[in-house]
This record gives sequence, structure tokens and C-alpha cells, in this order.
Amino acid sequence: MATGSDTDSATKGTKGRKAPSAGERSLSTAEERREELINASIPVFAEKGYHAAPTAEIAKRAGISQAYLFRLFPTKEDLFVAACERSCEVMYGSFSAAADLAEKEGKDPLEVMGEAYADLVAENAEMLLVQLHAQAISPSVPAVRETMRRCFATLFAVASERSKATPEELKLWMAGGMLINVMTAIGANEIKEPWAETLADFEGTCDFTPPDLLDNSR
Amino acid sequence: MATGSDTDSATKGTKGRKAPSAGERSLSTAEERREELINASIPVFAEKGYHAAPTAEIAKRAGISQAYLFRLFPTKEDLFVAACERSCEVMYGSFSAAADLAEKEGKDPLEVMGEAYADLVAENAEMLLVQLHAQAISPSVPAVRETMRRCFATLFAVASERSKATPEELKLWMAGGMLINVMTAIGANEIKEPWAETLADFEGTCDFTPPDLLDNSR
DNA sequence: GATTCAAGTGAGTAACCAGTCACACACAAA
DNA sequence: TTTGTGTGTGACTGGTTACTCACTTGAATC
Repeated sequence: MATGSDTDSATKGTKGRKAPSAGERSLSTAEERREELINASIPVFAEKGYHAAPTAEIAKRAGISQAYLFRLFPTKEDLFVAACERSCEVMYGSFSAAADLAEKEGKDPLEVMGEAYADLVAENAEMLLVQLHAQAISPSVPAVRETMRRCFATLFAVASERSKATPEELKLWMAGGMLINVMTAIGANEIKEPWAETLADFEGTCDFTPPDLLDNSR
Repeated sequence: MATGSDTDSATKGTKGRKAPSAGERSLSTAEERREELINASIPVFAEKGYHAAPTAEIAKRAGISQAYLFRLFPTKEDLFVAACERSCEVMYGSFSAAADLAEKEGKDPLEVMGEAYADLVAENAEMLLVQLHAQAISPSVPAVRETMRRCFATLFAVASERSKATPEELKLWMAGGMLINVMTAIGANEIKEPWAETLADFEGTCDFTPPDLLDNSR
């Protein structure tokens, strides 16, 4: 209930139904509710994982009843898959924006995308945690596995198209991203020991490009 | 359903739980049982994760009652932590053995350890899946987070001592390991697409050493 | 007003699960 | 044989959870 107060007056399109006329409309469309539900579910899935996240808590955060949640998403799995897809889309968006920036400033796209990812994770760990949980349950939940496969396929495609990197460079770049994920999950940045400071230093983690490409950047 | 009917003798009313068979001791020590329990728990935790893994199933696999499980491990969390530690120890062992081999054959230790890890994961994905689940719940289960931190600290120390790699090389090596984990979890090796074939090719993933060190190997 | 349909909910239920408890048995030493 | 201690269990329980159902409310159309 903490959340949901700020989003109740979305009403961006409201084509067919509207007529708030000085009063706010009390009903949303199912599509709007689904959107709110996805947003509300991400913190809960991030914190507790798929199995331990109660649908009742998600519904409460979205400001709707649990019963209505199950009308909008017939199963909890459906909702989790939607949350996964959302977190993937956020990542694509972040990468695309970074690539635009790199293109405009003549920097190495892969490097800027890596920095963008480190920033995204630092300020919005929820997306990453949803992904980690999704990866972990991938072997036992086919729908989630398919979603994660598509996620990596798209991620790879975006990174490949927007940079001129070789497959091997892309692989190293991806590997760096995976390391960021894990180190963030265990909070390595809070640890003042050499191993943690080495592994949790994200400044150069995604900077796997040969030195000769890094003349004007940074 | 079929409560323990598969294990040696029926558990029901039969007094002797097992035929003594000529002076053999029929009771195990608590320490032995704990060991069996850890081994039995790993596949279950690997497949279902921490929250969805029922203690009853673990007990059944170990051939003991659920009640006794809770005498040996007061909470499910304790058991999960023990399973995590076990999977870490398996990894250390694999790395140490690989380093011995590399030392004897004059190869690059980091490279051989990477290959050993790829082999370990390929033939024993359970260890890796336990780790993946542990990473995912690290933010919300402090005991697990501590365990994972120690795991990475030890891993880093072993890799550092047994190889002459710089911190930066160790970081790249670790990142490669994280990529192996994720690609294995989503079964990327089954996918016949360029992105998957690139990211799931583990032969060279951990081979981040400069070319001048790779003269006699492979 | 009457009708229709979508949005939305309170009050469940059946299943499951971590953890408990009283009790039984195995073994060894006295 | 007794007694002490550790191994081991069946039968719960209290709490939680995904999902359901009968029902109400809101708004557009006839």
C-alpha cells in the first residue's frame, strides 16, 4: 500500500472509457492493472524469490485484491514470467540508450553499455535479483527458462548490433555482467578485503576491449 | 504414499530397522547421518531451490524420518548452509587437483582450473545449481550470504595462490566461471543459435591468459 | 430504466510444510 | 539385568499459500 498511491491516476490513454470529469475514475483497464501488478511484483520477487513471494503481498502492493490478481494472471508463474520479461526490457532499454550515447560521443559502445549496466544494477538491484532468481529456477520451470533464453538472445543481439565487437569480445563482456550480478547479490562492495575489492570493482569490469581502442574515451 | 517402502526394510512396525547381518552395526552415528543428509539434500535444493525444497523429501532420500532430520539440523536453513558449504568444498577440491595437475605438466594453472570447472559443471550440475540458488537468496538470508562470501574469498585465495595471475586476470577468470554457471542453468548448450554457441562454448571461456603463455598447452 | 459486460472483492478451501513431541529401539558398560 | 545415552520414528500442529467462487460495483449501450 506504500506503493500504488502514485500510480493510480495513470489514465494516459483511456480511450473508450473515461468520464472522470473532475473526479478520478475508480476503475482501471485490465491492461493498466496488469502493468501495475508487474511493477508491484518485481520488488517482492526480487526480495523473496519465486517460490517464497506471496501473491497476497504482491496484490496488496498493487492495491488490488488477491482474487483479482488471479484473474489478470491465471497463475503465479504467469506473473513471474511477465516480471522477468519486464526486467529484461529494462535492460535492453538501458543498453540502447547507452549505445546511443556512445555513438554520439564517439566512445566504445560496449564500454559505455557496461557502465550503464553497472549503474543500473547499483541503483536498481531489483531487476538483477529477479534475473538471478529466474536463472536459478530455469532448470525446473520451463516457461522461465524460455524467457531467460530469449532474454540472452536479445541481449546478445542488441550488444552485437550496437557495437562492432567480435563474438569473443561479447562473451567477455557478458561474463563481466554476470560477475557484477553475483557480486552485487552477495554485497561484495561492503567487504573491505582484497578479493572483494578486486571482484566488486565494476569500473573496469566490462572494459575488456583492447587498449588500442581506448584512446579518446574516458 | 509408499512411505519408505523402498529402503531396506519396511519402517512400519518392524522392530529391527535392518537385519544386523552378522554383527554389523545397524545404527549410524549422527555425523554419518548428517553427511548422508547433506548429500541427499543437494539434488533437492538444486532442483527446487531453498524455499521449494521440502524437508520431507530430503529426509526420504536420505532414508531417515523428517523428525530426525530436524534433530540433526535444527532448521532447514542450517541444512541449506551445510549443503552450500559442501558444494563450495567440492569446487575447492576440483581446483586444487587441477592446480596440482597443471604444476606437474607445466601448464597454466588458471587455464587448467577453468577446464576443471567446466568439466565439474558439465557432469555435476547440482553443485552449481545450489550455488546459484544460494546467490539468489543471499540478500534475504544472512547466513547464506555469509557462506557465499566465504566461498568466494576461499575460491579467490586458492586461485590466487595456485596461479601466478594478477588480480585483473583472476577477475576475468571468475567472470568466465559466472558465465558458465548461467549458461548451464538455462541450458544454452542445447540451443543451436550463434549467440548460444558463442556464450556456451566453455573451451576457451576461462582461457583469459595472454597468448604468449599458451605455447605448449592444447 | 433495463441490459450487458468488465472491473473488482470478501471469504473461503484444500494442500502443503517446517518444526514439535512423546515414545521406541540399539548398544554398551556396569 | 539394569541403566544410560544416543539413534530413530509416527503422528501430529499451527501457520502459510495458491487458487476459487459467489457476489457486488461501475459504466457504457439500447
